[in-house]
Amino acid sequence: MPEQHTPGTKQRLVSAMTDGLQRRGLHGTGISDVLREAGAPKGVLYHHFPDGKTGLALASIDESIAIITGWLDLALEKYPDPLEAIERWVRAASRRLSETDFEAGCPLATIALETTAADVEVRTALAGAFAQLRARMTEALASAGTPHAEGLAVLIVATYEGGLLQARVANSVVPLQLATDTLGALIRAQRAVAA
Amino acid sequence: MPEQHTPGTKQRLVSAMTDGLQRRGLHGTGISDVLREAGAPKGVLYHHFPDGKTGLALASIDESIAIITGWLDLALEKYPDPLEAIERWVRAASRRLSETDFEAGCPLATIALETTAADVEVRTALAGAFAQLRARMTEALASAGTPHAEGLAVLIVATYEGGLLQARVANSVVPLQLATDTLGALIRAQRAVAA
DNA sequence: CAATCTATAGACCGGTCGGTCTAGAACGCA
DNA sequence: TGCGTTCTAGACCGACCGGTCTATAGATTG
Repeated sequence: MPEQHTPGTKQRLVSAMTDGLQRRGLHGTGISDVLREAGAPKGVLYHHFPDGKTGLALASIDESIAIITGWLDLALEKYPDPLEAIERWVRAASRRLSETDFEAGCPLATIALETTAADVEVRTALAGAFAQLRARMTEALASAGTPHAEGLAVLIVATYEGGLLQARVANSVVPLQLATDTLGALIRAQRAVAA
Repeated sequence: MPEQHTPGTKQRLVSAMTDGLQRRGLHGTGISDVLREAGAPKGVLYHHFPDGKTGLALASIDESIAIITGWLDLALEKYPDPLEAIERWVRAASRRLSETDFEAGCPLATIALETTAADVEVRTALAGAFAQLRARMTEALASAGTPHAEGLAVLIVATYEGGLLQARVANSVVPLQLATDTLGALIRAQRAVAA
């Protein structure tokens, strides 16, 4: 059975790459940066990831989407109202951003904007990631009886990413918070009417 | 009077840089790429932009924000309902994205995610750009009597950027369209209640 | 205790990066 | 016509990029 029990180094490489993706993006993050942060020599990278930087980036994307949806699932379990759960989930991201001096946004967003359709593998992974995130939200909203669940899911993800972006350049969580609060109010208002 | 009548080369450099920013981002766009696309030799760049790549990027950001707000202003003049004007403006961006094989999104978004707080000049320019865009929308919405105009402006810009991002990786305008339509419906519903 | 496989280690390579420098063409104005 | 300025042109540079290669340490198993 090839590769199974890898405790340290490989994971450290992935984490360092994710950190780089969040802060400077794929092209802005050099292999040597990652290696230095992970405290590992060159050879290790190409041992664990024969496809080099791309392979590492793909692993980082996979891990990121698992973590992000994991957090969302956790919130959805904890709060019966999916809208409240999602709001808590966004608020946690907002906290993470401000705690890192407005550097650590969404690792998927940056790489999404840096790649072209020619980067097939990366694009496919990202498309799957966002689709999965939206599907999870749609399901939660729909099962709570919210109408237009699919539209709301896309809108919420957009608000999340677009809000993070604005918060980042403004060096303030206010834009993200304001966008989320406004959207929440709109959805609740409509819910009240429908009831 | 220093530099006034520059018809060709300088503008071509800026346009080529903007194109690169949209497709591959700041770090993903090499100086030589820009030069090749603009059909200009090295020396020209450093003659017009002594600060090199950064100077060119700043000029590109300035031009981009002028174009983007220009289009918005045009739509706001044409359509009396600011909400409709903004929707048309988003739809135009959506068209541009699909016409370029889902490569040409917002040139400001990518660079926003690639830079850190340490890139003071770029960040300041971007912060100003987004603030200006929001201000213009807030003003239009408020003067039409829409409540929570400021919150809506942040939300709309977030939907725009987040929708573009999702559309890009999905190779389809559907996410952007769906997000915009859903948001439009929510705002109109609230408007109907308030009336 | 060899043999083997996995993982660590870093010297090394060609290519490209952003940036500098010198030379000359084109144009303005006396 | 001569002179200065603006702009074009591209050779050139050191630094760094992602990636390859060989050597070896550590663990596993006969």
